[in-house]
Amino acid sequence: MIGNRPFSHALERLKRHGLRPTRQRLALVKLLFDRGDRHVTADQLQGEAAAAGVRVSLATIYNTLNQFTAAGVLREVIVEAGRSYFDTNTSDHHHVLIESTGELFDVPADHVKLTALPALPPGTSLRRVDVILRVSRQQDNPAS
Amino acid sequence: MIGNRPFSHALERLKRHGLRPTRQRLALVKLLFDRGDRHVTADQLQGEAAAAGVRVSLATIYNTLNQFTAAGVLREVIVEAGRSYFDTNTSDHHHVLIESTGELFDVPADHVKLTALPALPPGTSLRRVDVILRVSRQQDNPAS
DNA sequence: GTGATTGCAAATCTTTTGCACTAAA
DNA sequence: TTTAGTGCAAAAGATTTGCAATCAC
Repeated sequence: MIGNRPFSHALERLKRHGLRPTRQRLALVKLLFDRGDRHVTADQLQGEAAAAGVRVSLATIYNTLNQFTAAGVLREVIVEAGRSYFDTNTSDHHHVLIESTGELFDVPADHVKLTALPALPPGTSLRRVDVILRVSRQQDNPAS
Repeated sequence: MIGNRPFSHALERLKRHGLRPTRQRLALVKLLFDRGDRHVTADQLQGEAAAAGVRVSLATIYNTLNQFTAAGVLREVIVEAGRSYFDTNTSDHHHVLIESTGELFDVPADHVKLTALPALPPGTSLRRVDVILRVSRQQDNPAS
């Protein structure tokens, strides 16, 4: 029952958000969501589309990623200076970043216990708490 | 006794890190460190330099910010997609980001209690834990 | 002097945008 | 048809780099 219905799955996901199921969007949705939780950059996603034989322009990739992020279907993760990651896991969770490679891993929310938070600036409300564990491969030289 | 020795302060800080005290670097160090903890972008810092009557090219601003970050005198804070902040506070602490304005505030390390952390990926060691509280001004409309 | 530092302009990289063309409803 | 979506190429921003001129030692 579960799995093996990639087409209807992708189609439903688009319709649910009022997006026309075009050839490009269907392909991107499949690439994004048929493989479990992932973190992709626009560039990576275009590479995967090309590898899958789907021609999609970078502009459309960006448009789609932004539309999905606005709709709450993707989540943008900002951990590196010049580049945005898009996370297919939109539930409450955190991240481990391997600094030398840029690899990102999810950390389930309940694996991090935040038992105290500071007072917020007056007139503001909390939207989200991001915890990022920056790690290096053990043999890495910080100065290299 | 404290304060009012901006020149020697800046000079010492440069010498300590083996950087020649050029006119530009002395001016930037003063702008950065004579005013308590701050978060600046390269662009902002150039604006301040200009306002102070010091002509420094953007390339030199970037070079200096990067040299200082490498030396551990500044810390790079990555919380927004296209832009890097440089933090004069290099001690263990976290941040509040007001999403609508890009304003950053320090959160002392002891105002956040992390009582549990996940297992790290095999072969990695923890470099730093960043906690970012993303807040909005209360009247902000998330969809606007 | 000699090597480090600077500034400019050009280059790079990621992301966005304008607009004519195409496809979905 | 009518409107949304796509792709291209150009534009926009932030940051880096090559190289000749300048400065610190």
